[in-house]
Amino acid sequence: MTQEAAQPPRPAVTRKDVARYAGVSTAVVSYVVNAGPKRVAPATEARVLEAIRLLDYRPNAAARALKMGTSEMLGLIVPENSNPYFAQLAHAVEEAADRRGYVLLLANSDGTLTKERRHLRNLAARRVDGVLLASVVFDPDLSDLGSADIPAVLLNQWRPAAGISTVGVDLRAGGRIAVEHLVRHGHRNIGLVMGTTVANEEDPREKGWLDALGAAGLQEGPLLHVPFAREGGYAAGKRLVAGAQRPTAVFVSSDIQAVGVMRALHEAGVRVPEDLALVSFDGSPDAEYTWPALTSVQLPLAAMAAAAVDALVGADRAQPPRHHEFPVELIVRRSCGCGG
Amino acid sequence: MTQEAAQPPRPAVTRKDVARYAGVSTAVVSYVVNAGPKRVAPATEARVLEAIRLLDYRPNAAARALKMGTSEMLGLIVPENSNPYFAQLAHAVEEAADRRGYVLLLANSDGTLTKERRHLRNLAARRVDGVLLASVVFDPDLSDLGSADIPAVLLNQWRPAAGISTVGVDLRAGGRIAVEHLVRHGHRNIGLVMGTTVANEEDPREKGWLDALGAAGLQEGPLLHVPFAREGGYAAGKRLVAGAQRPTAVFVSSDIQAVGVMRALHEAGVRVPEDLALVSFDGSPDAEYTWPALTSVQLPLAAMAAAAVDALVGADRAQPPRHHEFPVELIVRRSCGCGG
DNA sequence: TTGAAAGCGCTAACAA
DNA sequence: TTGTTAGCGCTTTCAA
Repeated sequence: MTQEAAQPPRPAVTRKDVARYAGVSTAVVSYVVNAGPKRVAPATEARVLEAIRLLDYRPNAAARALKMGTSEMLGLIVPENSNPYFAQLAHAVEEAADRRGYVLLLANSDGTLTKERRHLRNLAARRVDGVLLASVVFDPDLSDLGSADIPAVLLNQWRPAAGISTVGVDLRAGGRIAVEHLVRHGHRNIGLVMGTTVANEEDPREKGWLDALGAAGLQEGPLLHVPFAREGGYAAGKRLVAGAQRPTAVFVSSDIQAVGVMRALHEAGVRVPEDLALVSFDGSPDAEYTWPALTSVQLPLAAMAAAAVDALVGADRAQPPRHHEFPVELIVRRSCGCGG
Repeated sequence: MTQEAAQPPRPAVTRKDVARYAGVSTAVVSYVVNAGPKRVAPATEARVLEAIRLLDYRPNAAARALKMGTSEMLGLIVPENSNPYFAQLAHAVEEAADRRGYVLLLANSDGTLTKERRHLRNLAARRVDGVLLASVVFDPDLSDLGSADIPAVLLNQWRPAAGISTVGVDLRAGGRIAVEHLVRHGHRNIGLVMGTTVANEEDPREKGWLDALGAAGLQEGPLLHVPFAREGGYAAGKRLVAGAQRPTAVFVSSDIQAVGVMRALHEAGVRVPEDLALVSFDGSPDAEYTWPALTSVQLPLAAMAAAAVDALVGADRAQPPRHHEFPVELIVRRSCGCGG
């Protein structure tokens, strides 16, 4: 506000300016900036460093990217970063990428295939060095990346996919251990609140639920399909409460949905876990702070993110694509009937 | 798994290939790709388009960035994207950026100044076209951006800052209306659970609390400073419960902390709102799904994000920096004592 | 140990 | 309406 005139946009200082100032060639500046590929005499190096400092020189990443054919950027596409699960995942990925010197381009598909494809194209055009994709479908079209020779890894996958690395957990086993725990609490009527996907593919957690039920010789409890969102869980909870033969326990396919279910239960005066026990899936921090706290199947997100990034730009890069499966762990809290 | 040999990394197709294929010059390809700056005969254009399609040509963004001196990227630095508030903010920013054709580089400072500065440097080197910063301090050092001529806007600011655009709400007014509401419910002993910042700056919400108390002729209730996190709120809640003269109402500086406070209250058997009324701040989706639902001061995040992006790359770009202040709105739910 | 120079893919001024 | 070409800032080969 004090100065009236906009300062003239002085041209950025380039490696050439530094070279001139230090009295060396531009090549030498490169050598010291990149610590190679040639050695530089200590005295010369000192001069260059000093020039860099004085001129406040900053290498132009775009020029480097053009020359090298690599951008030091990774793209991440998630359905919705404000879903706590994906928020946590994004954080883990950002951290893993950062550790390797990569920066993260974040894009939301908002659960639509259209946006997902648009972002895929966009990332391809920007020549990111790899893409991490939590797709809305099981078998996304990656041709845009392929024709640009950009490696990708599918997040949130529960089984191998052809020609591409995948990272995920054994959802079926996860569902099974959740329901087994409920069985062990003595429940005989165990329902399932399951998320829906765009392509309407089957979710292995449903199989896991069936597995545990079958093993215990139990009949199938009510099965509700609702979106992966608080609202979805809330709707499911209301239907559960209103239903004729209400189950005594329910397995919910995500923490966020469980939060919605609980709200409906609270509103209806149904006590958790006394009247209705709950186990959910994700193990997000939120689960610890609901009332009562949610028993949940936890995913090792940090490890998964690190594996995904490594598959793209780590030592594994050269390896043929493979499926990385991670173990899940049941975090026992109050909603299942355990504890005080 | 089926093919043994890695396919030879065929060189990417460039504008030159397209030109050759279409039998035109590279300039013409540019003209059609960018729809200008020169006109191209319809027939020629069709040939070029066809060539682009056939060769699956994708312009190299790095080359364009180098030539144009603009990257079509915006950087966003937040303390922690998995905090629901920042997750939502990030989503809003991504959307606003996307609408203008910009892609978003996301970075977490994890609440530390060190990381914040590192990311600032990094973004500067990458020549992003603008930076949105939710800093951990009031007066961040933006010199790295300045020397690269990169505009920035400060998110989460409650007052103008010198030489830079800021976006935020009137925190003091927000705190005031929250507490006034509690006063209207008849409370005489109203506490405050306030977040802490790195630099230990005063938070206007505290002033707002004082304002409302003063206007009602009330004494200050207990004041607790804890981190902006569930855990912080939880700790505060426990102290509140254990304290000698427990307040009958508390204003909490963020939803996430309020979630922690509620957990402590539930554990202690203190009923909300009967024994202790709560009003918090942020108006995040989480607030609607706590039990009871949180009355909260809501921020218009989408509008704020759009304003921030506009200040960077919209029509406002040329304008001198200014403070963009947005209105807050008290969303009344159950935790304050309202409703059924 | 240092330097000269080619060239990454693109844009746009200038020429035709 | 189309083509030629310089040059954005960088890396690195090759020569000195």
